[in-house]
Amino acid sequence: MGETVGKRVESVTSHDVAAKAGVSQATVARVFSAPDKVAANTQRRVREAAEAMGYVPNAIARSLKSQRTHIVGAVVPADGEYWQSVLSAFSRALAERGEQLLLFSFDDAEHVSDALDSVEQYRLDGLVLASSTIGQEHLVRMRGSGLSVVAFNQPAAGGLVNSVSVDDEAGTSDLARHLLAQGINSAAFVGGVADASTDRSRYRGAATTLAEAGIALPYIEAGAYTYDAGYKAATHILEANDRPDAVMVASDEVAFGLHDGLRSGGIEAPHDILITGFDGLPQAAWAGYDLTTLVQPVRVLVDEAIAIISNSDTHEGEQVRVATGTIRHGRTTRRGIDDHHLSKREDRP
Amino acid sequence: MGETVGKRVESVTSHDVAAKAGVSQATVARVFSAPDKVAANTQRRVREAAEAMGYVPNAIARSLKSQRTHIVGAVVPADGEYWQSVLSAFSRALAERGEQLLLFSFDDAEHVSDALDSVEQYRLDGLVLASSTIGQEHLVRMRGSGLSVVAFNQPAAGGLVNSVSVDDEAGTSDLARHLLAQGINSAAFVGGVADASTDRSRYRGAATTLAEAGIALPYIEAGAYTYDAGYKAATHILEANDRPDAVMVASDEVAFGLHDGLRSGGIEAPHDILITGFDGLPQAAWAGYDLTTLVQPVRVLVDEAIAIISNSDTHEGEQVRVATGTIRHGRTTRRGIDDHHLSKREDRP
DNA sequence: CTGAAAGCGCTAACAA
DNA sequence: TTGTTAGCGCTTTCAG
Repeated sequence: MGETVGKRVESVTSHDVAAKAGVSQATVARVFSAPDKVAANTQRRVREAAEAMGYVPNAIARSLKSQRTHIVGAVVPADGEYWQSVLSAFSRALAERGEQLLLFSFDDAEHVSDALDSVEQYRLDGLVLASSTIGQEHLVRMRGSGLSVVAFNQPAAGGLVNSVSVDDEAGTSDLARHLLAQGINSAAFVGGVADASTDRSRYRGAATTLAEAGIALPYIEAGAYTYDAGYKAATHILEANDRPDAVMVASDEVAFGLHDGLRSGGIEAPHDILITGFDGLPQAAWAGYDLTTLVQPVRVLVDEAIAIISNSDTHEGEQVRVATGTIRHGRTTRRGIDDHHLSKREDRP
Repeated sequence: MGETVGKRVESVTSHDVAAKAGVSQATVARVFSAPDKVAANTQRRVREAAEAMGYVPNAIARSLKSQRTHIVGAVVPADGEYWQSVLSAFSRALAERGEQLLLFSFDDAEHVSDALDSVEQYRLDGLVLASSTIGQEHLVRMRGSGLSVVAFNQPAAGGLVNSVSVDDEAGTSDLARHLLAQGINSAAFVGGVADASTDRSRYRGAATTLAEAGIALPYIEAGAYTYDAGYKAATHILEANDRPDAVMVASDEVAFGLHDGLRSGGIEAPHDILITGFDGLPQAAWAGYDLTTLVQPVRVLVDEAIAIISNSDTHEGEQVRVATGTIRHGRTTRRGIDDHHLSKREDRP
C-alpha cells in the first residue's frame, strides 16, 4: 500500500552530529559528558548541530562503557498499601539524585526468582529487596552478584546483606506503653503472617512490655497483611469469652480490616476496645479510621538505603541501619469522656 | 591498610566462558540467545562452564546491539491511590511478557520534563504517560522521539498520541441513571481539578443524563484528587441551603474524604444523602465505605496499552482505545428500609 | 583543546 | 554446527 512511511526515526548518533558540526565524534561526546574540557566556541557549534538534528545521547551505550547504569532496582510485592508508599518514596528520592528506578513487582514469592534473573542481567547500580517473603537463598545469591543489595524492612536479613529497617520491637513496645497509660488490663495481638520476621519482632516488643505490667498477649494470626484478613480476624475477638481491652495489630492495613470487622459485630473503638496499627499509612489519618499507629520514618529509611547503595564501594562488610518510628495518636486509643468500660476493671491486688 | 580486598567481582563475559569451554565467544552467545542453533553437546559444555564461573549475559550490551531494551517507561504521579493501583497492574502485566518497568514518578508537573529527558536517553521500548497534568507539549515532544507512546486515561491526548482510557462519560452517565432509579430529585458534582480533561468528561456524562430528567448538576471543585480535598469540599454541601439528594464525585479518593467530611457534619450516606465515586479502588470495597463507584477495567486498559506499545511498528497513525467500566453497587446509594427522606420529595407536576 | 583509536559485551551476517 | 568478523554508540587514554 504505497511507499513505506519512514516512521522509524533513524536515531542520530554523536557521529552524525560531529559531521554536521565539523568536529570529531569524541568532541561531541565530551560536550555531553565533560563540557568543561571543550572550548566554549566548539561547544556552541556542537550544541547547535545536536539541537538541530534532535540528538540525544544514548544511555545504553554510555552504560556499557562506564559500567554504571544509574538505575536502581527494587523488588517489591505487587500489592499492599504500605509497599506502594515505600515505592513512591524511593522513586522520588532516586529521581532527585538522577537515578532511575527499575521496578520488579511480584505476586507470588515464586516469581521473585525470575525477577532476580533480570536484575542480574541489567547490571544495576543497586538493588532494594523489600518484603519479608524473600527467602534467604535469594539474599545469598544476590550478595555474590557484585551489586550492592540492601534489604528493606527485613530485619532477619541483617548480617547477610546490608539492611535498613524500622525498629519493630521498640515501636510496638512504645505502643504498648501508650496502651498501658490508657489503663488497659488485657490485650491481644493480631499478626499478619506468623513466621515473617517483622511479625515476630513486633509481637515481641509488645508482649515484652505488656508482660512487665503483668498482662499476657495472646497471638492471633490473620493470615495475610490485608484488609480482608483483618476483617475476618475480627471474629476471633468477637467470639472470645472475655474481650480484651485492646488489640495491637501488626500492620495498618490489617488494622483497618479489623476495625471494620469489629464494628460490624457491634464493637466500636475506642468505646469498646482500643486498637493500634503499625506503619503509619496515609489512610490512618483518614477521619473514618483515625488510627493510633506507629509511623515509620519512610523517608529516612529510604535515604539510608540509597546512601548505602551509593557508598557500597567504600565499605567492607554489611551495614545495618535501624530507624525508630513515632507514635501517631489517633482516635482508636483515645478514651472518650463516656468511655468508662476500662474503669470497670476487675480488681487486681 | 593491607592489600585491596578484591571486592569488585570481575564480571565474567562470554569470552571468559568461551575460553573455559573451549569454544568461540559467538557460540557462548548463541547458547543464551538461540539455543536451538547449538549442538546439545556443546551446549552442555558451555552451560557448565557458565554455571561454574557465574556467568550472566549482559542485558546492556544486548540492548545496545539489538536496539531493544525490553524496558517500558511509565511516567506517573507520585501520589494517589489510583495511580498506585495502575502502576502495580502495569508492572505485573509487563513482567509476564518479560519486560521491565522503569518508573518515573513526579510530584510537581514541573518535573515531568526532567523525567522525559531521561526517558529519551534510555531508548525504552515504549512509554506510558499517565496523569492528565502532563501538558500537550510533552506529548508532542515524545511523539517525535521515535518511541511508542501511549497516554493512559488522558482522553484529551487522543489524536496526538496513542491513547487508552476508560469511558468517563458513559461511566458517570451510568452512575447518574442508577441514582435516578433511586428516586433522587437533586444532585451535586464534586470534581477534583476543574480543567482536567477527565474531570470535564465525567461531569459531562453525569450532567447530561441528569438533565434529561430535569435535574441540574451544580459543580463543586475540590481542588485536588485527594482525600483531604474531598473532606474539605464537604463543607460546601453542609452549608448549602437545600442539600442535594446525591453527590457524584469525580474520584474514589475524593469521595472517601467527602464521605467522612459529611459524616463529621452529621450527614450520613445513604440515609441523608447518596454518594458515588469513580475508579473502583480496593478501598471502595472496605466495609467502612462500601462505596458505589464506577470500577475501571484497569487490567483491560493496561493490556491494551501494552499491546499498542508492542505492535507500534505495524500500525501507522494513532490508536485510540476506550474501555467501559462497570458499576459497583455499594451501601452509599442503597436506600435502606428506614431511609425515607427521598420520598419527601417536593411535588413536581 | 581536539582527534585518532581502542574497546565495553553482545548479536548477526557470512564463511568454513 | 561453529568460527570469524564487524559493528551497536559511547567513553577514554594517548598523541598532536
